[in-house]
Amino acid sequence: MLRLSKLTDYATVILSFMAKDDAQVLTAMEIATATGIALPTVSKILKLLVNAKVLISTRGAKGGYALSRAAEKITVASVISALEGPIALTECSISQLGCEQASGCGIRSNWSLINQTIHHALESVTLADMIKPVPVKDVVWNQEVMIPVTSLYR
Amino acid sequence: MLRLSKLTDYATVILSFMAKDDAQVLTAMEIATATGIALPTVSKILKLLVNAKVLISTRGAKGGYALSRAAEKITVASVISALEGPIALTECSISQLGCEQASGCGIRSNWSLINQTIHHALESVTLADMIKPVPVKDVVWNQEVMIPVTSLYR
DNA sequence: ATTAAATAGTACTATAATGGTACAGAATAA
DNA sequence: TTATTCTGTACCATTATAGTACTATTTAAT
Repeated sequence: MLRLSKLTDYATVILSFMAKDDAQVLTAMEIATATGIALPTVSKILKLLVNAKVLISTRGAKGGYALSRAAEKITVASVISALEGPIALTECSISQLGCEQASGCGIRSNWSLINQTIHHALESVTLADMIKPVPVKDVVWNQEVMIPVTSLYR
Repeated sequence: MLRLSKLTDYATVILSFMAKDDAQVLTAMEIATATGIALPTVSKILKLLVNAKVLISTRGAKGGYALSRAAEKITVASVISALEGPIALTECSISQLGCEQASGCGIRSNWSLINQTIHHALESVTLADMIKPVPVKDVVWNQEVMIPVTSLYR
């Protein structure tokens, strides 16, 4: 099912809660109770998001976590890669070492094409998009939005 | 890493071998030796591809497997869903039962949007594309290819 | 200074998923 | 009838995931 890990799913829930909340700084505890996710799990996720520079942390009393930048500038791609590492569908998209068929494969480069396409799709969606109500039958639905595929290969 | 299972990876290797081969019908044994994948594993994959109507099987002596249609008509999406079930990044994209936050979530529909985008990307690549040498600096690279996003919502 | 409130880091464990294997059954051609 | 080849089910070992626990470190407030 082309799965995303549960933690990544949680991360989006946490981040959208943080983006919607007025408070600038939230503690792991506050986030845990608000989202219903167990505290240790929340901490784990927050830490990863800090490492990926999606969040900024402040230690000590009155400390907590805050978005490192505007929700419009946090892409879904960055969240996913923070939790799961580089976005790639197949092993050989990351490193082709250990692939017996390496040179004779020929599929490899095509996979990387697909990868880039998907990566682009994920880059184009931000946290701000996630929290805004979906324009199900409004804007997007009846509008011809075009994506330049060339932009994938900058 | 937004991972695709190893079996799915094998499936693409198997299918591209079959598409490239001249023989109309290949036995599981032949495919196994040609690709270097263990026979039982190959059988398992072939069976799933038959169920998904990507391949056609013939039983008995002189039996074997063959593509059910031209390589141009076999999409990567169909291969992935054959091996991994419906293409969806999050659980709730498949069924929202068991999601505590269900109605209050608001993220759900946005995920489904992303899902559809990715699904579309995978629909647009066929087995024929996979086996043809990548036009790295030729066609695609310098061409403005546009994808109508509306087509995602038919 | 001392204490309380937080995050940071490491390590561990149980559960689930995946990959791979084995075996008995069914269909077909020779 | 026999050899060949797919079909289906069930099983096991390995790995990955999710979740937990514990200790160290940093900072604000008293």
